Amino acid sequence: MEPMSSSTAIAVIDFETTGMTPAQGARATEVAIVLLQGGRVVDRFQSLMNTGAWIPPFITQLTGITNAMVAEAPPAAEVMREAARFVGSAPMVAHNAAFDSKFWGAELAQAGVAAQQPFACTVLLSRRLYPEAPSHKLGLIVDHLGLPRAGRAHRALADAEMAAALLARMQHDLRQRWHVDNPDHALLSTLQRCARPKVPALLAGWAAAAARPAIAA
DNA sequence: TGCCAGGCCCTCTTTAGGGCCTT
Repeated sequence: MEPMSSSTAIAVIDFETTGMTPAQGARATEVAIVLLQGGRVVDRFQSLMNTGAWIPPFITQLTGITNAMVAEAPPAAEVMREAARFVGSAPMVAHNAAFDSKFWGAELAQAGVAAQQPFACTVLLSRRLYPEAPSHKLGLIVDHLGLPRAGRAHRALADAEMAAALLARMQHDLRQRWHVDNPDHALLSTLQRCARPKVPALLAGWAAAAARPAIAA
């Protein structure tokens, strides 16, 4: 597999849903995707979606998304097919990817589309890179790092924007603090699976490999 | 209108338990 450069677009996704897991019948109510390239947001996708599923009151209280809002939204299958086209082959990132990747797969399956994108998780990365942070909840780690809040929390686009800002900050810090020249998705995926005590050695090795001059053909 | 997941991580650990994170 050819290594991805840091300028390769990464799709940062966030779902609002009716519950915690598709395995229990929860469905998505809203999806937002932010394309991050070279540390900058280059495109955005956002839509409410109508799955026909009932939204419990406490979810409406949390997200502000009502049953009336999704009743007027486009069908979920239509939204997900458009979302899949928007993402293309870009690798994906989410804050607690275990959650969003399940809904990504489940809603795409409902739309008859296969989910093939690899996911990386900003929660796992945040725990590796900022172990001093008191919390790794999205809003709190954003505050801890001094990043701007983006709109109403628990709406998909605002959360995706904040997760993208967090990812961009991680890429920046990997360059500045850990001297990793190419903090691409491959490194992020490796880093999130690396035990915390081994992170400094991993990053040192990665930086050394990146600094090694390419062999001329 | 309901009714409680799952993967990861830390520690008072590994023959386990409990907290975190997402809606």
